[in-house]
Amino acid sequence: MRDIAVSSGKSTSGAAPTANAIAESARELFARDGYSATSIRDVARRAGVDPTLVMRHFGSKDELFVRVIGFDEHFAPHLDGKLETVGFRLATYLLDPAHDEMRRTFTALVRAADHEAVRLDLQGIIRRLLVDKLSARMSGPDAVVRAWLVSAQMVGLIHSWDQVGTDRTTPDGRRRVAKLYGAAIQQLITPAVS
Amino acid sequence: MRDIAVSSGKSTSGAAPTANAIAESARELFARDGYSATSIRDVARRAGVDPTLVMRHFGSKDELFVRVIGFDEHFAPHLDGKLETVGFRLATYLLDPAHDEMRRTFTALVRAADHEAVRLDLQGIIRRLLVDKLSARMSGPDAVVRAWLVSAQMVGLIHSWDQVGTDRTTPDGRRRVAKLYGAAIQQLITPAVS
DNA sequence: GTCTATACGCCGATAGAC
DNA sequence: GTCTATCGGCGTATAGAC
Repeated sequence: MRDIAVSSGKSTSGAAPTANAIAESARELFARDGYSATSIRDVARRAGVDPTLVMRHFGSKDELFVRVIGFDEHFAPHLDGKLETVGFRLATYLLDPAHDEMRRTFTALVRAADHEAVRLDLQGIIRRLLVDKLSARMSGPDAVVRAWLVSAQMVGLIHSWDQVGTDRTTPDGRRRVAKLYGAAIQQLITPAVS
Repeated sequence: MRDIAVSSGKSTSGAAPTANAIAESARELFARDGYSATSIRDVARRAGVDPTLVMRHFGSKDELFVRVIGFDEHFAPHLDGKLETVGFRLATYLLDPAHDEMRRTFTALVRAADHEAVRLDLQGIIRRLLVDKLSARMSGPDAVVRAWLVSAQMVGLIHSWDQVGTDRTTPDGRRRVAKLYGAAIQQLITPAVS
């Protein structure tokens, strides 16, 4: 609430320092506090710049969020390998503490879906990074629809994760959930029964 | 945007007319436009009352939403019957055009999860109406966790439904999705493989 | 092309007079 | 109970100084 001008941190590039500072502050605050609890003025204060500069550089709060949240190539590596284990590996990936930043970003994105621009951006990301690649490897009828339903499962898990009962923080609890939910995801990728 | 004082409609009771008018207007607007696109001033105008009355009667926007959105006993009937078909019946219920009002309400609730008070309310509703009842009927290990994961799947389906590919509006498209997603839900209720 | 300054209209929320 | 007045904060727009 009271923090000013984060001078530290790796800057993505030296080209446009203020735009980078804004982007970095926005990324941190959106991931930590969520979309609606983060104001443009908060971002500006943390970056040590004038609030109107945020608008000048990014156009609007929606665009700032959408531009800054991008987590491309996050899913891709986990769609490779044996198709019969993709469900389990996706669930494991989503819950892995080592990917905390991805999960926070994903959570912020899913929870900000009340704003249409954000929702459309989420849809685009999911199609590009998951549906297209996954459905291309799937066989059987309705492959594209099934891939969208896999994404719906992932969205649901992220949306609800921090209120899913106990054992959330223990490795064994996570492993059990990953196995259970992974099997449910797998049911859509390689159906066991028709 | 320009509508005033909806005088019509069934009033829930004659006890507190203004509170009821506010609740009814709020229900309609939240379901139609979502949480963040609906302002207290909008609700007041539609109910034909002063905006501060909304606050006086309901305390805050969060509380108004949460008080007014309540869709108790919506899920219950679909958790009865053969446990082996609950997955399919839940998915069918969620997609059924006949339950459009429930779906809009549920969608608004899920999408408003960026606000903590709303998120906690959603969690409470899901536990009361779904997790408690469903887990009581389930056997095997981790029944409660599995029931929470079923709710996560339902949340994901609602969250993503209006951008899941084509055929969304045809009865056959819905039936195929219900069968596919229902099988994935069922996988958590009565696991096919361990 | 940056950045500053000021301001607009709307928001959720509060205090207090009828 | 209801309404008037007002608050600080929000996202956003614009005019202009470096």
